[in-house]
Amino acid sequence: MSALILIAEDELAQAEVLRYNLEKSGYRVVSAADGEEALLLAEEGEPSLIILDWMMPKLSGIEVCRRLREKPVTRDVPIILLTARGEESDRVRGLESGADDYVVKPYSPGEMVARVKAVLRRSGGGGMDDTLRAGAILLDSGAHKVRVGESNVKLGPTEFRLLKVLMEKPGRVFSREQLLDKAWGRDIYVEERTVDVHIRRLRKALSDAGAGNPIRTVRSAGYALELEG
Amino acid sequence: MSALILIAEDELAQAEVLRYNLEKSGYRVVSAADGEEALLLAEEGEPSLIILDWMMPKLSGIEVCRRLREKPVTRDVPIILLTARGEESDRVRGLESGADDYVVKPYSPGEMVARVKAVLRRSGGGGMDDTLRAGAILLDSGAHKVRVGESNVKLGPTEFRLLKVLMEKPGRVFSREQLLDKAWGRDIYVEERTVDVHIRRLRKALSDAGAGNPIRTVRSAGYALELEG
DNA sequence: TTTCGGCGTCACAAAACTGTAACATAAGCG
DNA sequence: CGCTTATGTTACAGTTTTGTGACGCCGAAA
Repeated sequence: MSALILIAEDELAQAEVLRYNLEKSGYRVVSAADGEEALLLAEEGEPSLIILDWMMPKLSGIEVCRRLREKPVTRDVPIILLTARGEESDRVRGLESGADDYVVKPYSPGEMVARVKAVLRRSGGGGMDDTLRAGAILLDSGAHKVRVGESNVKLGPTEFRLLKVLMEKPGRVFSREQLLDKAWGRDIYVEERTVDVHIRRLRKALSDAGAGNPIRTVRSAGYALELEG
Repeated sequence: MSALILIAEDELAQAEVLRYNLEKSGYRVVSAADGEEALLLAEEGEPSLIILDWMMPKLSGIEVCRRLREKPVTRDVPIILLTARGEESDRVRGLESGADDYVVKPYSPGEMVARVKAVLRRSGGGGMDDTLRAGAILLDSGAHKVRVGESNVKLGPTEFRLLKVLMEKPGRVFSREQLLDKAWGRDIYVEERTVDVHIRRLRKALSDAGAGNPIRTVRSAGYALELEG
């Protein structure tokens, strides 16, 4: 969904403030309390960005930074170094050890979020991933593609939107009116029965692709995507 | 050979100090004395990085920054904003206007060189080897060349930018509007259908060169480069 | 100045998609 | 069961969207 950000900061209060502000801006956050944990989480979680405190137990931020740059897996992950010192020699040392940016405490949340955005934008989008899943069905909004297992499903625009609506709340029953509203548009006039026809086309396409019939009819109520598995 | 850096700074003394230090570090430097000249040189010289003073005659640094971000040619060039102000609101404004980094005067030459290095490194090695690949297609931004297997593909400037946009996010569907925005420019007016024609020309060129037809049409949505496997 | 390559627009052709009606089935319900 | 209502299916004709070739314009190069 959104970019994952690793915070490595030993002062819990600081870490929580950061987490709060970043999550408010729509990022996912994991945090580490010392250098070793940071290295571990960086390799396992594959974050889109790492915020590193300079002073940390076990491994200093700058040392973590250096090691992250050594491993191929983490080499390209942007790093923001975070420190209480303001000495220029430190700033230079930080940037030369491979950090992408350098923020001096105290900083405001607004500035940090702006820096995060700027760095992420540079590194290429920050991991947008708008793909929905329900059972064996994968719907990729960005690519406008639907897959069932290995095979692609060929859908018209309306069927695509319809399936997307259903997949956003799997299991929930949508009335024809609701479906028209969400998949066609608010102030457009079409017969309610038209929904039936598109449901039929959608069912056929999914069935042809190997998914069974994941769309349940609820008599006198509407349709729902069966949430299986 | 080495990266070209554009310095936009109206105070000549400052500009010369910068130039001296950057050239000592092996970069090539051109400088502009005001905002308009900066825009001009940025478009013509295609620098690898731009250092922009906030306060400049004719066009402010932040305005130049905004305009640079509008044109496809200069959109991806990293920008370091340079200013005497230290207010946080300014820093945020600078970063959000599309700058990649923000340096407050007075700064030391050492710090500036470190920042330049950091920004260049994350923008992909100073514009040396930013070559995109998708399937059998190779696009070399630096050389403005596209290859398919062994044969070169002959493309007009517009088709080149179009392909580049598509290759930056393979598989993703771009609407005609987005394509116009990214390959033509933000505030330019052309018919949306013009995109179709250029897609056609691009398809023909790629096809002639031996790539099949890697561009997928997504009805009522746009086009996408097929990420083949 | 002429030439030439590239670009944007148009008009028409070709596909793809859509909504609706009509008929066929299936599900409640006394 | 027979009747009523809701849903499944199919065919089709109209619309919308996209493909394509041609044309004129314009600026750069010759």
